Amino acid sequence: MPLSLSFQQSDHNHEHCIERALERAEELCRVQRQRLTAQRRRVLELVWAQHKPVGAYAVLEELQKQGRAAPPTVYRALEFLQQMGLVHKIESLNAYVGCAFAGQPHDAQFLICEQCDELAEVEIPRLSETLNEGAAISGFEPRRSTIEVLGLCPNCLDLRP
Amino acid sequence: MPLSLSFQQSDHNHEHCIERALERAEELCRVQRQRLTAQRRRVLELVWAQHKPVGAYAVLEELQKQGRAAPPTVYRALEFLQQMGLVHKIESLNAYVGCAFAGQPHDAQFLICEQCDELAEVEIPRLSETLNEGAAISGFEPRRSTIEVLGLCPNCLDLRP
DNA sequence: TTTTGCAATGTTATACTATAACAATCTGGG
DNA sequence: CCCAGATTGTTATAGTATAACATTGCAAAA
Repeated sequence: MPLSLSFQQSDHNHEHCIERALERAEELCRVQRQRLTAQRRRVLELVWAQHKPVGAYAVLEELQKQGRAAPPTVYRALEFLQQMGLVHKIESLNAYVGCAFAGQPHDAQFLICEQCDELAEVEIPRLSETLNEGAAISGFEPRRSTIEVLGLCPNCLDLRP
Repeated sequence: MPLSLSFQQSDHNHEHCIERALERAEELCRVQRQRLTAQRRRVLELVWAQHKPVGAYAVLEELQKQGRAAPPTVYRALEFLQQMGLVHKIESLNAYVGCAFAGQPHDAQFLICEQCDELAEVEIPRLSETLNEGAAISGFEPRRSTIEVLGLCPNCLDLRP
């Protein structure tokens, strides 16, 4: 079960959501003999603070509230977390989000609301297959794909004029 | 017929390719009563110079070989060209490419070779439909999507060890 | 337990990408 | 011709990311 099932309801307990993400991260790093240091854990926590993409410099500002920190600190942590599959970069926003499917191999697919900035990581049925088959027609061998859909989320559609 | 049909063969006449893109641009701007000024035309030409994404500052350097130019000059031209649907931004590379389907409404889809940097704008059968239907399942209303696939192009696959 | 070597972090500087703000100039329609 | 809006010039600065090298921490080998 993914950590985030599409867009969240107002009754969504996000504290619990963050906790689960951190626990899962601990587990994954332990299994893969990688070190989820305090610094990395803190950055992951900050990225998970909202179901919205977070800029690296926003993370940095938070870190700086508890002591000194410089950009490389954040970018290194983010790089590690991306390599571990715990965080994704949203290319169209230059921002980062916690991965909803950590530990499960998958192609990242995002729905991003341009009204409220909320983001949902999804797995659209047959999308990866369609994409891979289509690429193969061109004789192309896909390795990594960026799929980011901008639009309006159900919550914002409901509130519309 | 698209200006670029998947990946190019070595016998591909790129001069001709650029010319067609410029002619099409002239036509589109004329019909839509927009001004394809010398500056904008030159930027479009530079973006089309290769079937690879080009950085804004690379374009700037070329412009500077023929007189002064500053970043806003390039970014304004690129913004205009994007709005006219003549150029796409490749989000995962912070770079720009000429649109292969100028004048035809479409969702942008790119195959990008990580070996040779060549890029093909494609229209993968049923991909947009699958994506839109999938988003609808989440109650999401898509407006614009970013689809960029990184991998190996047929040319580079042939040359592999 | 001490050593040791690599992993992680700190620190400073800088590269790269993009836009704000305002002045000057150009262009097409009245 | 004249004007209003569009385009371009110019300077400065915001925002994103990495290079390079010093220092510290940690865990396995001796």
